[in-house]
Amino acid sequence: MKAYDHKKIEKKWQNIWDKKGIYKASDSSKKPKYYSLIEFPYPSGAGMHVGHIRSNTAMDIISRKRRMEGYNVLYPIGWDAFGLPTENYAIKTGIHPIKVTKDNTDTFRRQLKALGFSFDWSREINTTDPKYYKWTQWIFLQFLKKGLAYKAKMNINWCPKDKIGLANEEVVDGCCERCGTAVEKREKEQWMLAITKYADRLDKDLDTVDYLSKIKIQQRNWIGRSEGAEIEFHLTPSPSPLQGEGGRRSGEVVKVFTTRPDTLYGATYLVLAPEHPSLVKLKSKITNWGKVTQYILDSKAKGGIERTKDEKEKTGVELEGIKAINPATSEEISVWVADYVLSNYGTGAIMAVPAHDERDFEFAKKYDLKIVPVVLSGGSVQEGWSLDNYSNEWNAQYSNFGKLINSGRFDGLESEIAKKKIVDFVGGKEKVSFKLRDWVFSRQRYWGEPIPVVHCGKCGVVPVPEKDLPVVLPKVKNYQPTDSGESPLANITKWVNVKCPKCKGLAKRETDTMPNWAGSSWYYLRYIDPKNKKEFASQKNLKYWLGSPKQSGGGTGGVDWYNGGMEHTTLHLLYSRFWHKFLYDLKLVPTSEPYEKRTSHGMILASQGEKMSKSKGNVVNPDDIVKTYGADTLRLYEMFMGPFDQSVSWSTDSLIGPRRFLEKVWKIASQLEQNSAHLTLPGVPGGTYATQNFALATALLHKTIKKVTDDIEGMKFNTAISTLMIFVNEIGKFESIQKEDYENFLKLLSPFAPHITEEIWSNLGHKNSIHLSVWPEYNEALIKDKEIKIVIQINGKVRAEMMINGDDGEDEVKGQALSNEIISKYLKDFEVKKVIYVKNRLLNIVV
RNA sequence: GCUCGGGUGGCGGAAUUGGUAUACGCGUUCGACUUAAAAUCGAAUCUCGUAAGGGGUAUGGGUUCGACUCCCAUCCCGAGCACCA
Repeated sequence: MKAYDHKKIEKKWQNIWDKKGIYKASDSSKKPKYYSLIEFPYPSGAGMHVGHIRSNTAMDIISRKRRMEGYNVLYPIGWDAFGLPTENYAIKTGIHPIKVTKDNTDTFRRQLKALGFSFDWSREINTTDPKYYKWTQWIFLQFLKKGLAYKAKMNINWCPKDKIGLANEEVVDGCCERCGTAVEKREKEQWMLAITKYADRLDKDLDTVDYLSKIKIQQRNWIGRSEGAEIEFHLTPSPSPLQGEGGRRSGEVVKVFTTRPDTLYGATYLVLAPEHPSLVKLKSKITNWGKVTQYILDSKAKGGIERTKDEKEKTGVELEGIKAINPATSEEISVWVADYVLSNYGTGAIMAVPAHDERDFEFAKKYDLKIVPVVLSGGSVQEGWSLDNYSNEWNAQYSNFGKLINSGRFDGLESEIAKKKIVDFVGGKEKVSFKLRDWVFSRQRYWGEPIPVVHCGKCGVVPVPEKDLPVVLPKVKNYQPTDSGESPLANITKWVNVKCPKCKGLAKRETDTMPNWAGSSWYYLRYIDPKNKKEFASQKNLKYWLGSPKQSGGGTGGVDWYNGGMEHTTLHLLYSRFWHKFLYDLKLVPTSEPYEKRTSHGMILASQGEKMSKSKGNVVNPDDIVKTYGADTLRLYEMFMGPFDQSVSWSTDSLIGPRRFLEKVWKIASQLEQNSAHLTLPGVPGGTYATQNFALATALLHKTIKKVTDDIEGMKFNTAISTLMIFVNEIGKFESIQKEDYENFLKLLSPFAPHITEEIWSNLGHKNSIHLSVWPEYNEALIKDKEIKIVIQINGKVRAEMMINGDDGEDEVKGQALSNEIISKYLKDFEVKKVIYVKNRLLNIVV
């Protein structure tokens, strides 16, 4: 018997698959299409992480199964290669990012091929290829044309170490996501993308897609849609000159956004954010302006980091000389500036209802402000007041929704109903607010797509004509961003100075580049038609691969199944949905959503449960594992190690289990080759015993088919593999199996371990690849057991087991149980009160 | 603080979704083969108990004939968000 030599087998088949192109997707096929997608990797210098293999293998299994089920499968691969690490490496070493990227992608490609993924390599893409980013720039120009790309002077998050502006989404705990340096505020002109224009649809359309619920929830929280109302509060100088209603007003109006207009009668003061524009306008009327400006300066200096610190006590200053009028009660209330109110959410001003908002409550407590409860969630008013006014219990009593009190004509109404009525009463406007902010799209960096516009003294911002795309990154000597905050491109005068496309006068190129999220926002579309020179992808191919909503049976259409990391939920996943919707509105893509189904994998941690990192020296190199155990073993192990969506710790010791399993599979197959129709393992000479066991093996096979088929769909790869292991263990006991049954077993194993199964398949005399064979179906009749073991319990405790026939009715089983020797012994001294029978499972006798 | 996960042998984990808790794998122990070792094969492996039997899925309570699973409270771990009005 030949030994199982993974090195030889894996190399051999990888070459044959490559040569025959069996994983190439066809753009014109009569088969139904299936588009499965993984997040294309960032080719880091460290080479592939074992975590990549987990996600890639999962989708490889799905893709291989779909092919065997008769689909025309697209499972593509490419490189998301723009970005900071490569640029930082270039700064350090002086090696050009193009060269670094080429070296890194070469490593990744070799590693991916060594694992036998069924990618269609003919569609490989690279975001740093001018032929690719031509279309990234083109899409940007469409945003510009529609007014969704705009330049704004704004306070941006500035990382003093990386010298780069960061999107809100890239700031973690007030620090730069990449280097951990505390982020500063800095005013800068930035290109922005108006993702907030799509906020409502990005939220609502989550209902139409099949995403894991935790992914939907995270996106929803990020978009942060809340329904409420905008209500105007008139300000008045105080004391008010008694000139009637109109005379009381100072003319200044503050708009407030609230999600709880029903609590308006409880609004006992008003708070403005330190950045609120009304403050400056009111300067002359505020009698303690010195104190107020000091407070504003202090809170601005603190920046976003300290202001959002958890433990921080709330602070604020009353605007003396100013009062506001509560439009519901017409009472004068005080006005404060406090940094617990944020300028960039809602209107930058709130009506404070201390009885029903914890933050307002805390603030009111500190500055001794009036607290008026206006909603009663349960119990009576007396009960509520009997609690300590200044305890949290008191607050909780009144925080919920319920019937209104102390609210004039609205007393007794349910808060939900009162909302609208009170808004109408004070002439407010129903409004929806979002947490989501526009996307800062500029980077003052070299290694990104140049933003394709020209600045002309006469014509202003002029887009580069589409025929002149791509605007190619010029060669520079120094990749370091300039201290002024400009991109290194600003130093290349030859490149910067151009003729204005409109007036032909002197003009300058934009030197900012795009963030690395740009290229990844649409890459799944390029796979569909990667070599197209006229469009980012042809309409014909887009229609075929994304399908129309109707075509895919009620779903949204789009990529059929996309797996990726949870960490990309609020950045990449949301951004690409935004781009896709924009392209949909331009009628350039056929579906309103890019991905029909999205799942996520858990992280692979080092053995101690910590993250794998170079600095900790606990990184596992896949090359070593492939060398000693083989790609099939590694694939199998990564799928077996734990539930797919949860994080798991790496254990090199445990790799031996899957390897032993494959050895057993190999051994059985080697014996099978000697006999054309069936296998008899040593020790049993055949005859009737063997024949009987053939039937046992067949029955087990069909159960295995069902379980493995179902488990793959549910991404329960770990239990699918354990089922396959059980099959092999049992076959060892039966000691005989028909060739056909073993072949079907191999098919079930083939998506997990494509090399060894292909080798055995070919040794068994098959000319065509196992990966192009037909996925086995199970026979319902064979799955049904003729004899079933059931458990007999007395008062819920297991006392005996017995065999019954599969078709036995309840009465038969009962009778059989009561006459059971052990049971009758137990029942001698007791009276049977009740008997519960769970079909084919157990019988519980209550005494 | 809020939201979402999770807590099961020495370890990774299973449990048909309310029906025999610990499948499968790792490790460990014993045995077979071997001059020996490795590999392989066989047996054992939650816990107390000689046994009959008892206890046991983070903790305390509840619902149920029956709870890892459902409900209430508490503790711990992980992820995300965070003064979002």
